[in-house]
Amino acid sequence: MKQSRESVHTLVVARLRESKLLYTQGRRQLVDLLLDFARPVSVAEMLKRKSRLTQSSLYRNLTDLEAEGVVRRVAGNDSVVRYELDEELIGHHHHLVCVKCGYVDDFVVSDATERAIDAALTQAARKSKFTAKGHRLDVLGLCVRCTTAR
Amino acid sequence: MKQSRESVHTLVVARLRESKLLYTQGRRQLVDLLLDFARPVSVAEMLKRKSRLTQSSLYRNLTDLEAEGVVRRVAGNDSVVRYELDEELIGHHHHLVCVKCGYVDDFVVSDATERAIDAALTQAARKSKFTAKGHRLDVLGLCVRCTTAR
DNA sequence: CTCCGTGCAAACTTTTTGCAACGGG
DNA sequence: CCCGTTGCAAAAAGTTTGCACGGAG
Repeated sequence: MKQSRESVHTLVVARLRESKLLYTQGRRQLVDLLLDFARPVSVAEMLKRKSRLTQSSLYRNLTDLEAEGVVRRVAGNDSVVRYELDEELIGHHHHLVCVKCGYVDDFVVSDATERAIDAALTQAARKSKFTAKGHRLDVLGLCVRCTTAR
Repeated sequence: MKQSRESVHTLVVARLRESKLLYTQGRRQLVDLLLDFARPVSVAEMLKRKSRLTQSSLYRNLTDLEAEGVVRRVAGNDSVVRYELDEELIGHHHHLVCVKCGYVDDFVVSDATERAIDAALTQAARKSKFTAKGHRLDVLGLCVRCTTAR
């Protein structure tokens, strides 16, 4: 479910406390940064906009926060790693992935569609002896800029 | 639609001819390799099993063949890049992605489900001014080995 | 005060590129 | 033969790590 900025921080504090991780200035600003972008962002983009954390600390924090389920990796179509806040913080959603420039944005589908997808996938996973944890449903295509720019 | 090994090569030849790319021994063996694996494989895996092409040529060929629509990149949950043959060669399908070890395997869903997904996604893309080219529906979970190995 | 977190620089890993030799048509 | 392709080695890009200092509780 989607949360307000305040409650996101509160939830993050709670999760970090469980693993005796500190909610430092750097980590708080990283969460704020992801809230501001409101779409999956690459490490390069974060570094460009941030001063608070150095590159190495940023990588370390992304790794740590991912392990705590605060942030998660988003699969694009290129080899650029992007991150977003966990779905429990910003709500379940899907991605529009530009195959030309790599830009990724969010979108949601109806509950009915979600249920149909879930049913189909759970069954498919069972056949393959996979333990399904969730799914990923993305649209691949061209973003507005790449569509326009021929 | 799924093709026989022979017709895959024939189709590849046709595609390469259009762009004056040669179907060299190395490229042919690369296609054979992907057919053999029958699942998305990483560059490292290809290098381990192949002698025909050096690392740099392998990268160059993957890039070139991707541009020709012969191979395509598969998004895992880690930062490892994996490749598979284009869907016109091996048929439309989806992926089971192990979030623990990165292993990726294929699966298919019913036509009815496919149609429902397509309809929902096309509509969503339109709202965001995205030009939808296709979709990606994957199951994230644990593969058999990782499920067993606790 | 005690640790965890951070900055800095170096080490690694992965991917890309320049150039001369090679091979396909 | 001609031009795209390959190998080798070096360079570039992206990510991780060791260590000493700084900051949170």
